[in-house]
Amino acid sequence: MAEAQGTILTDRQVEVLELREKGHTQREVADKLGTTDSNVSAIERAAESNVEKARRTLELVQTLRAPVQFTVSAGTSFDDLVTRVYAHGDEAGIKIAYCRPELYTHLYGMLEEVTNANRLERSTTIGLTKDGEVDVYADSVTSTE
Amino acid sequence: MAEAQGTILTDRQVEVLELREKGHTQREVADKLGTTDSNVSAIERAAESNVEKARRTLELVQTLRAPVQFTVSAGTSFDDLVTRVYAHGDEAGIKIAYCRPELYTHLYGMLEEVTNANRLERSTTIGLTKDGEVDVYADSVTSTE
DNA sequence: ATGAACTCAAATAGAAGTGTTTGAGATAAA
DNA sequence: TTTATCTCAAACACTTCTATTTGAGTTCAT
Repeated sequence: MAEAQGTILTDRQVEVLELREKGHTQREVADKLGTTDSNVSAIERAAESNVEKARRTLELVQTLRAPVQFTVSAGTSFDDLVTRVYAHGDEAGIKIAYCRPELYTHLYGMLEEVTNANRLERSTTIGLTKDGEVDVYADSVTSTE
Repeated sequence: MAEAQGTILTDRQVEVLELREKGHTQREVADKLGTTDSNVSAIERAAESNVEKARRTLELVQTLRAPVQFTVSAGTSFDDLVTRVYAHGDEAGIKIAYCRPELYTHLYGMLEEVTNANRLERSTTIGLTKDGEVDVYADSVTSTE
């Protein structure tokens, strides 16, 4: 079995996820583990909740570690976006960890879905960390919540 | 304050991380929160431990969800199947946990029912985990005529 | 050597999470 | 209809985690 130690999942939860991942039904897993399908359902739900919590935790920490945040409005071109990243970095004494073409690629990778003809279709929030990392915040990309 | 809800960090932990990120010493944070520096140290340690756990949790889940999957069509010979497992493993930087004859046996054990004259009677989906395990996905075996 | 910043371990009360049972219900296919 | 699959909620005993205190260390620059 995969190792649950060092994670927020319990052994039981990993056991269930593994078997479910292989395509077994909850009932089959329940039989294998000597319990009921509704119990397996509950364990699976707890596991998924834990995974979601882990995701949000890393998201939050990244935000906390981004001392500089700014938002660019819809319609901004990628060139302008890249320029503004450097400008905000300079202003805060942060050396951006990417040279210009790298940054262009990095941002495009994260913003592809909201980009059209080299312009942003949505206003977008950018975060800079002390060590020069550049993040796009999820709610800018996802919205719809 | 940033929102700790939905994460595995407590409000207290986020409070401490935020103030520390702004550059305050543990003593300063302690004064602000009305407690001791050693308590702040402990809270900070707990928070870091939680972040690490979150990181490992997502890592584990990614492993569970088999990072490499591919499908071979009906009529493929076992020899070709085995070759492709190694090829996909190489491509993804995964060292398959079986030497060739072992893998042959392993796959045959799982695919015996859909095999005839050393050829697959059905198209079959294979999953590779990071640690080199080779899985056959249930829906390939069970369903889809 | 003094002080500042930080770490570490043991102990404790209270809070939060765990797997489980039980029983009910939703949904869709046979 | 029945059956299979899965979900949901309340309750439970049990375990783990949390913040906190106390007291003792470490490291390091002055």
